[in-house]
Amino acid sequence: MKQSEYQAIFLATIMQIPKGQVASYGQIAKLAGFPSFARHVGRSLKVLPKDTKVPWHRVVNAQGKIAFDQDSIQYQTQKERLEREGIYFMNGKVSLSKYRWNPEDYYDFPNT
DNA sequence: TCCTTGACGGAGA
DNA sequence: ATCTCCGCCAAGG
Repeated sequence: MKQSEYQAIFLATIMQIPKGQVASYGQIAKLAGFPSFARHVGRSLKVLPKDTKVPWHRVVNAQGKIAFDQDSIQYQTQKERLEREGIYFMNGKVSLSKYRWNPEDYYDFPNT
């Protein structure tokens, strides 16, 4: 299986992360149907054009931390984009219990 | 073909 | 909280 084959699936899943919420690499992999492909989620994001509409900044690692080096421009950019959506950092990480995306939330109104 | 490298994750110490 | 050590698996040398 080639990256191009599941890359689209990962990106489509990431597209669904609501503004103001985050998901981990492993979570995306799981939701997309490839439980052990956390690393590939990152690989898929790496090749995105800089003007992409994919909300890559809403993907953090399992500890709620940004994957880039803290002194990189990418780290800075991702942090700013998250804060712009109302997601704030505490000790260099976001609170997953507070911001983690839960797909089930979309089914709060069964009769619609 | 073998070895190393990751925008990772989880279990231990 | 910090730091290993593994498991993971396609890509690139």
